[in-house]
Amino acid sequence: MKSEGGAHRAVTMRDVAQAAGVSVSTVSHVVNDTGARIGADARERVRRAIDELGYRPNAMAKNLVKGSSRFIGLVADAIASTPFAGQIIHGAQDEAWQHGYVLLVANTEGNAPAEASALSMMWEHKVRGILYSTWYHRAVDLPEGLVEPDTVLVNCYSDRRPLPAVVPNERSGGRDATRMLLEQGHQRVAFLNTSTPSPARDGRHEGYRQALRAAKLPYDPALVVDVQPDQEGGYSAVDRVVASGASAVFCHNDRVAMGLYDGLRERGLRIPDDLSVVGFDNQEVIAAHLRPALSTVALPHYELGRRGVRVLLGLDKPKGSEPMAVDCPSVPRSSISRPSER
Amino acid sequence: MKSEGGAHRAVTMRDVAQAAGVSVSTVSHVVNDTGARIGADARERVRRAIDELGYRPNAMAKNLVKGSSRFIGLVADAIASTPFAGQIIHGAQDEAWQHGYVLLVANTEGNAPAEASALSMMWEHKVRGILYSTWYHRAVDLPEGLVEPDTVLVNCYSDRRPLPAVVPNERSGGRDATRMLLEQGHQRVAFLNTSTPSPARDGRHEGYRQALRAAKLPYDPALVVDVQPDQEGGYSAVDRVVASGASAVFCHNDRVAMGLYDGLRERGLRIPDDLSVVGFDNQEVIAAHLRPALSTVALPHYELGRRGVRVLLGLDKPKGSEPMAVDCPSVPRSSISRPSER
DNA sequence: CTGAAAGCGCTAACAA
DNA sequence: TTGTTAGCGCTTTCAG
Repeated sequence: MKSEGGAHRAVTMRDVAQAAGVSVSTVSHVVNDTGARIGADARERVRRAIDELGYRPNAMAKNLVKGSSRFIGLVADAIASTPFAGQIIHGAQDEAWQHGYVLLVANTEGNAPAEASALSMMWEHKVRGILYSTWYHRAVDLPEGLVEPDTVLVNCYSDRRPLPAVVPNERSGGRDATRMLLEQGHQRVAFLNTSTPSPARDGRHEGYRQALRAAKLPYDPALVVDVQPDQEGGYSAVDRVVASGASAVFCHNDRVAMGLYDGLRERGLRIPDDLSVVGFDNQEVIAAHLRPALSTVALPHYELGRRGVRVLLGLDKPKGSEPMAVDCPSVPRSSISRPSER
Repeated sequence: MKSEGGAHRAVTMRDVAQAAGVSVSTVSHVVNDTGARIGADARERVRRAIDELGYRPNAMAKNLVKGSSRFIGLVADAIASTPFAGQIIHGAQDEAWQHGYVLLVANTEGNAPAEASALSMMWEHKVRGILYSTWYHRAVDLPEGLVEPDTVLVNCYSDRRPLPAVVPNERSGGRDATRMLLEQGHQRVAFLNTSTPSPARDGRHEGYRQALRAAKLPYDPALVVDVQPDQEGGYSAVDRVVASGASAVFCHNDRVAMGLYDGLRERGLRIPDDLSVVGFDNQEVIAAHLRPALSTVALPHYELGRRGVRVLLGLDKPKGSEPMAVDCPSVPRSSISRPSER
């Protein structure tokens, strides 16, 4: 008995109430399993009517009356530009879901008007709050007037506005990457840093120095060289690396490492026997499948998304006004060995 | 004059009406720019009141009364598991946005209960329709009873239910990949197909044969070998490829090609001089940055997402009951040359 | 041109 | 234990 003619009017609570011979409030109570004591018989009739009619609650009506929705907005400057940006969504989605929230996603491709309209449309939907995220760690400036209290920055931060933020801990990442090398006994560790100014550049560099200091090793500027942060950059730095006399290299990212692999191979140098290498980012497609598999340090995108909703929901609090820094886990694989005797 | 005490009650249309000295319906008219002729003065007063008070329409109330929302649901089995899955979201998002819709995203990680609850929660939010997408092209079976009319499958299809679907055209992709090789004059083209049964396996294989046939070349079973669809698979197939006497290889995907690169290099064989190679997928991180850069055929994820919402919105129609097949564009790079004289 | 009023589907007192 | 009722914020006839 599910026909009823063509008009596709949705089944409402009233219909259910009618069919079950009770009032809407009774239906509401059994649907929401509120404390109210409803007679077993009535409850049963309602249940039956519900799936007889295929009733489905109207979330919008519910939200309207409760004054709040179960939405969390996620606006990103580039969902797709980078393979792992998706992990931010993923992490945010999982955590949100766990607390009964759904993610409303908007991709603005860095376009200001699109961004403004995305933000405002999210607020119009009475989202619980907004996660504003970027695909690489950087400073951002949000459009004035579109920032309500519940905004948290993910993978970015604002110098001008005291917005809660969660970012990767570049420093400890750089430190751990370097440490992986040092622990194997390397004394001269080169650092192929990016030439592009960024929190990643500074943080990883600082981490590198920290690790050296902790190991009581001198910081030799000749060992750190700036390159374009991609395969090309790594490839073109081979000569300098070899010339530096380093026995190990910390690359600003996995792509640089990939380029370095190619260059080294062309010179007949073997990894890790002749040179140990560690990357950064843990870009799966690259790191896990290079030969030998690349040891690296992972950018915690999933965790970034997760923590983002946690601070949004007030479950976690960044201490002070500093961004919350999420650790970058080391991912040891096969590109590191003890320095060769010489 | 924006204070008003701590109580954070949102500004409603009534507040605006009051402040402007008009009725709510008047406000509604100016806000929505409906046809109604409203006096310039009144209109002006309303405008002013609106930004004086910082009024923002409540989308939920609006949707409630209109009976429909501007949401499109996207439920995916794995937003993140693969680097390019994100492109589906991206394409869907762009197209949806263009038509005034927002994307509601849920990731189910293939978990059935999660999936069911995602679907039902989307319908509860009165989404305009749902895009159900998978990260790799395959057949799916949706939970009974959770499929309303407006569901379209993206990157997957159902054998049991006649749901509109949009999938990549594996066949034409395989054909084009092979053709890139044939056009350079290769006569013996090996095919490293995946050993895993899938539409990709069958479709690309068929495309390979079609291309051969079109070029009046014989199909030699000795030239097609099944491998594990990743680096390992490509690496381990080198001997067989070399033994087959092929001058070119079509790899089931870019990762296989990447493994092949490694193996070939170890044997001192050069690409493309000794062997031309073409991949499939156009996985940026790999294809564009291998040395030499890998010629391949792109999986049209972005387009898949885009078309998905287009058919959902009735802008495009799959013809017949077959899934709509989206072409895979060729991406020529540097891994192909004419066969060496011999 | 503008306003009054009737809901949209649901929740939450408050009665009964 | 169950029903009545008053809205949530907005749109939309229909009168004035």
